[in-house]
Amino acid sequence: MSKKPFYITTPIYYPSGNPHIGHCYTTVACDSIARYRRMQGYDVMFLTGTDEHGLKIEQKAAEKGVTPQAYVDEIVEIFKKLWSYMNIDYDRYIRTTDDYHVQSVQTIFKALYDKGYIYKGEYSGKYCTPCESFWTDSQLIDGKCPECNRDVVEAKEEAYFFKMSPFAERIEKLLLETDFLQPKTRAVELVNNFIKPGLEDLCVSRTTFKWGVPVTFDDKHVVYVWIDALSNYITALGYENNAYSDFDKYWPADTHMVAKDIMRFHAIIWPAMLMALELPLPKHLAVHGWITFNGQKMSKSLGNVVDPFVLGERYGCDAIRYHILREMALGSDSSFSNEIMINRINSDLANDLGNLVSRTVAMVIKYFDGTLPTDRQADAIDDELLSMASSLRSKVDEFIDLTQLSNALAEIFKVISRANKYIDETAPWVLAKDEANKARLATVLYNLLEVVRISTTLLYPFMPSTMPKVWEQIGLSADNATYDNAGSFNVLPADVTVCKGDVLFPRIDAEKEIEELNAIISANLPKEEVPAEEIVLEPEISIEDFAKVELRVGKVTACEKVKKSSKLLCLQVDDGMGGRQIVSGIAKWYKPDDLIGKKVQFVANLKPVKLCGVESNGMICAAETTDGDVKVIFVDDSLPAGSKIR
RNA sequence: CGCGGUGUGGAGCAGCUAGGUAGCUCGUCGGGCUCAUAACCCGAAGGUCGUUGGUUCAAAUCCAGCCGCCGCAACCA
Repeated sequence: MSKKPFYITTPIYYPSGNPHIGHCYTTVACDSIARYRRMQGYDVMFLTGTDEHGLKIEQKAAEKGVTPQAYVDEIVEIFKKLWSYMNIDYDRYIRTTDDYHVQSVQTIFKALYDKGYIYKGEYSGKYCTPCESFWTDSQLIDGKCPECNRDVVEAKEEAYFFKMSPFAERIEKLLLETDFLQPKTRAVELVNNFIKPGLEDLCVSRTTFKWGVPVTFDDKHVVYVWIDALSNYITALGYENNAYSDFDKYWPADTHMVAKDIMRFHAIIWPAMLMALELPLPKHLAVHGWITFNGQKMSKSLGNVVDPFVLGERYGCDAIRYHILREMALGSDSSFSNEIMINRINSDLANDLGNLVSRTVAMVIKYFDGTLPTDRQADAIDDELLSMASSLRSKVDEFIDLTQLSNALAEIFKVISRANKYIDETAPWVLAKDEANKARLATVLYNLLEVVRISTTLLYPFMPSTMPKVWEQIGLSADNATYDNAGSFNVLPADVTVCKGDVLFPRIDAEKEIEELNAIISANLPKEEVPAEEIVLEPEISIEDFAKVELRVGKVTACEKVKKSSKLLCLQVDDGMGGRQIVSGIAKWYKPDDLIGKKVQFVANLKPVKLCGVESNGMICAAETTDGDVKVIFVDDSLPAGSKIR
């Protein structure tokens, strides 16, 4: 009987910086599922890796004065070190710089071209000359290049495009009528935003940077992210290459797990690519939310705050794994804070699980010198606990099938909690007082050991470092910590011998820890907040250049929100010349009433444009703080409207 | 009128598809126990289920309107 295959993937991460807790989140979840499936007897392929091409890597490497390859090699090592630290047991690690992958991508690109799905066209967008890069409008920051903050110009370049429209209908059905997307709530959003307005063809090559997979039949071009990165899921199995040969065995994937920010690419572009290649589609796309820190979106600077290495060192990788998985509900964001984490570790792992093991083992030692006698005496009071333990495996199975790891864990901890209650109900210390109760006492302790065995066997995929330590304590050989045994009772020998071990999950002194963690945070922050080297001044200009910009004082006479927009305010400004209308993207920071009557600086000779259908004649001057807060530059009220500023 | 989600005791959430005593975890308070990692067990307090109206014998649950928050898209001169 051959084992059933199970293929699960994380995204391939972009090594433009060190891995953070968010990367852990996805990877730990996949690892737990992979381990659970292995335990169930599946032939598992668990793939992770890194997406190493692109302009940003090229630039980062240049900054450091190393080759892109050397740059990514170094960061990839850190990723791998973290995975080993978190006890991630992946089967394969793909790097998009691997030769076999590069070769496959070239073949795929050519195949799509030959089929007519890729055609040569013209890409137009905003171009930043010094950075040699194109940006979409949405990437621009205040209309400037997000990398160097300089002006951008309209430009065009030759590029290859991938035709998406032929697949629109099938993708819509895939999203709305199948259980491909988990959770499904996001399907409507995708269809309404991207498919109904008409799927746009996708730009799949670039000529503006070199660090990528060269297009074989047109050497000016390198393959742009999509085809290169997404195809990793099949090239890693040996699709169109000789490095591996298990494509037929594992494809289509059972689960691609991704965070919501890249859901769109996996839910629309990837299926389209596969359809074009006439390959089967993956069975599930599991989308999870972001980890937020104290309610805020995780950012680079906060990434250091919750450095997984630091946390792992302090609490052990299983505690971190548990906390992440327990808090993560598929679909929605989950918050991460030191308080929540410590609380969770203390109450679930230390108080409930760790202490249960500890007290059970201690009683076997205290009352029976560590080895149970074989006489038994059952009681009706045992029934509820035993039935809960017996049905636990099938409940966990159900949640694993739904990728609901948090619920799976909750189910296991219900049983652990019930076991603690069982100790109170049976009061072994009372039984121990009378020699006549020996058989009953042994039964109670045996039941407890068995419940611990079942629970920790099922917990093993989630906390693979600590559970074997429990098994040692309860006298379970690792050979017997199997999925099969997790479904039955009386696995431990009747005369089982336990042994006292170290505390599994030490209780954390919350107050002290939080203080120390905060100290680490503040030690890390200043370094992050003074990005001195990142301040790039604009190229020098002459006084004549400056004179071209006409700044004037204006008085805001009226102001209202622009309908259809959440960011725009429409201001009526007395400019000393009869008044004008200016639209400004400051609605997030100012209410209309905050501005009416105030005097502001504005650019008076800017070319008019329409924003959300509203004409704007000029630009209000405002300054942005490092936190992204925006403050309008108000002007002294004594200055008359229309005054020229120099 | 761009699209979607969400609003439940102090905190975080479940319940809503198939209406009928409002549930879980943490926290707080009181009690119990002593095997155990100052852990465990029991009990209590605490909720107009965002708001208004409708359907119904009966609404957290169905319908309509309104308000708040979040996200996507658009947009940031």
